Amino acid sequence: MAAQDPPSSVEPAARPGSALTIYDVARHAGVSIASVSRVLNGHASPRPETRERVLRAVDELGFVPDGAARALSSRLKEVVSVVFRRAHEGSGPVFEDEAENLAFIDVINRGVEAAAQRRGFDLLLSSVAVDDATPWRRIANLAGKSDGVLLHDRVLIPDDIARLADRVPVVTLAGTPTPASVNICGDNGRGMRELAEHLLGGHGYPGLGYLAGHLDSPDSIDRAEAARQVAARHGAAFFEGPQWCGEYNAAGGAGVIHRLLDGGAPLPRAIACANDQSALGAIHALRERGLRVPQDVAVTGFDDVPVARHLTPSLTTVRQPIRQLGAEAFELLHAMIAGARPDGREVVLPVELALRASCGCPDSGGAPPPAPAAAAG
Amino acid sequence: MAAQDPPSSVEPAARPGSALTIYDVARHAGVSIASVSRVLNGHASPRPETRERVLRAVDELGFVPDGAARALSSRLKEVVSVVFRRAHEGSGPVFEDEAENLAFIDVINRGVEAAAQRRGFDLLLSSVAVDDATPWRRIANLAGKSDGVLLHDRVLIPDDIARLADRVPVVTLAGTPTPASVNICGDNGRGMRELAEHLLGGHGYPGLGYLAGHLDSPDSIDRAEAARQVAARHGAAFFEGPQWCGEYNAAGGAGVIHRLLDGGAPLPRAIACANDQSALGAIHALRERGLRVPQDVAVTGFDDVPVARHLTPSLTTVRQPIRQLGAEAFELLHAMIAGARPDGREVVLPVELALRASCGCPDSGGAPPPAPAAAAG
DNA sequence: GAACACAGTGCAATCGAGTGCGAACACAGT
DNA sequence: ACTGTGTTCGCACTCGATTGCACTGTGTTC
Repeated sequence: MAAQDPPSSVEPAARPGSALTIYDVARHAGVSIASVSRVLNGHASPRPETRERVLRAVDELGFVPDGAARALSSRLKEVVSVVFRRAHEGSGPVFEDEAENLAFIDVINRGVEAAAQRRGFDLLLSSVAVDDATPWRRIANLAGKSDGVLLHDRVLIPDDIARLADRVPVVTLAGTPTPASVNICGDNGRGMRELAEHLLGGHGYPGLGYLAGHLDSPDSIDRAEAARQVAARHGAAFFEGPQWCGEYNAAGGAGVIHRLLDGGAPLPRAIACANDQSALGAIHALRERGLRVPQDVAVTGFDDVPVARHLTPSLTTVRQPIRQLGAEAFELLHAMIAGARPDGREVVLPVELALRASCGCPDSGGAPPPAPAAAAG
Repeated sequence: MAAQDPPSSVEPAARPGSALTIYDVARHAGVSIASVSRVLNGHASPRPETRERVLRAVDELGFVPDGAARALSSRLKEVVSVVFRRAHEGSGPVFEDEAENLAFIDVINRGVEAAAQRRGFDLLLSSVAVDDATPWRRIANLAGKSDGVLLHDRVLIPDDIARLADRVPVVTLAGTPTPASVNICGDNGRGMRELAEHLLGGHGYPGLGYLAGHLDSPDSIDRAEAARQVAARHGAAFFEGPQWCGEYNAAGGAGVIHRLLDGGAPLPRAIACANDQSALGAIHALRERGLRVPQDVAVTGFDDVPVARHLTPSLTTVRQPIRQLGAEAFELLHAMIAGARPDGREVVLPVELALRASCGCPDSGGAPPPAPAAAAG
């Protein structure tokens, strides 16, 4: 393990304002620092008049208590960290291709943030580069800055998760449960079973392809397994494999379609994608190659990110309670921070089908799409 | 100003592991805490053998230094906070409609995060509810937990920004420059001028509508102004106003179209939307009402979020260097934290047109879209 | 009027890591 | 053996806020 810390070394900054401490406030209000502290923390004891004086002093001086000192003293930072794995960052200042499973992770994070805020906690956000094999040091550093850690999928190997969980409460999001940490995820098996059932049983398509996410993603593995089973039960052809790996993003989804078509392979009548982003890319690529969705190939997503319903065609997908997933993860972590031992190893949230146009269903809500146009001004 | 802090009150948690301090490491390694500290911070002085012993002790014990103590002592937290305004949160545990300008803010944040990481900093993320008129206390609290603050648009009124900037370095993102803080944004005027020029001059459309974001958003105001000028120069009809407010999200963009059509008003031949999300919603709504894009109405976005190129039709938009915007904002803030006085009040990043299918241009890259379909397997 | 209860307040210790200064030590040169 | 030079290491103080305990002053009771 390298000993050097990140290349940070800034001077404290000769900013006069930030030199303000609770002592200044106390002097300005003519009370002791203890009283200031008690007023600021809403204790009952200071009487109204004292409280008034302190509050006025705080206001006049523009005092902001130092979080570090507070945390050190009260042994609570009111911060949880969230770590996710990001795609390759691009070299230099140009971030050309944003090949990223953006929406899903960010919506989860927003759910976490909202829940945290209700408890007075804040979110310390950090990412790990996709090619960083030893993120341990970074994450340990984060753990030191927070009261607990939320790990997205594929951030740490199970051994390291266990090591981390030994030092600080850990909850994993859509990952693998380990003996030391709790995992929280959507009901992948059920969601994909219902979706595949709809495609093969409902629409009666003869074949199904599974356009995977990362090959080692627990979510993707579970979904593939469910699709495979349903296909087998229906005696339908099932397409999967290494060349079906779309890496959870639009470019990857498009890449799979192009590779398959370039290889001259026949496409299945229906393709279930590992998430909405890759479905979007797949649809785009299919259209580029002159295939219509859903008339020639039906395509579905997974997650139901906010824009899914506004795509053309609107995307059939499995709705995961994404924000809730984040919120529940935080609540779990918060309970652990407060000293609770978690009940089980895994929390599974229910999912539901969102049937829209891309699988061949009529578009919900609006008028039938292919009507001739009205006049435009 | 209310004195009560957020409703947090968890016990320190009787977790044996986290009781580890630098003293334990020192004892275990048979050295003083000073040596441990010096080894951990990569100072030159400890000789190899001592360094070795310390490192082994750290490893065996699984020691993770406490961030709060470190921050207190070194007067540097290595944390910057980022604050953005979120849409209404929905009541209870159901987050039904994710009506949110999600991608833009989150991509900026990722740019900030990547830049911060290179400097050994982390991101403290927090949001402010759209209906929260007095976020001052929350943000002051955040400021206390970090070395500097990055403010997204519409988080704080200018007076409060000034008050905050007096205590801690502040940079605003796509907001308004104030005497006390620096603002960083894309070149809205130029981007929209070029786009409008392309629509009115290039395509020769007779009229242009501007589907706005928030009415008080500086970005949206600048873009509207630019579009208005170009329309005037071309003698083209220009459509805008309160009923054209799409609030930067898909549902809002769709709402505008439905409202206009329901009101029986004629639509302009081209609609420039304040951002990609609202363009997406507008396109969806137009199709629902039987209008084709771009044949009946041309629609454009702004930002060029990652999925814009994969939409159907692919979205003509103005490419902002979104991640770079975040990265530059961080670098600016970092310099201020290190004590630098900023040069100017505003940093403007260049933008460029991304011409795709939704404005009537041929789709770049792929085959011409309306080719008849090939066979499917 | 003395004894007591109790709320309000302040003193000083504490949290965990960083660091200036001087002690201790090693080694070379005389 | 003694001094001079250079390096390594540790004591003790520091950062800013919280909080247990002791103290003061006021109100109550017999």
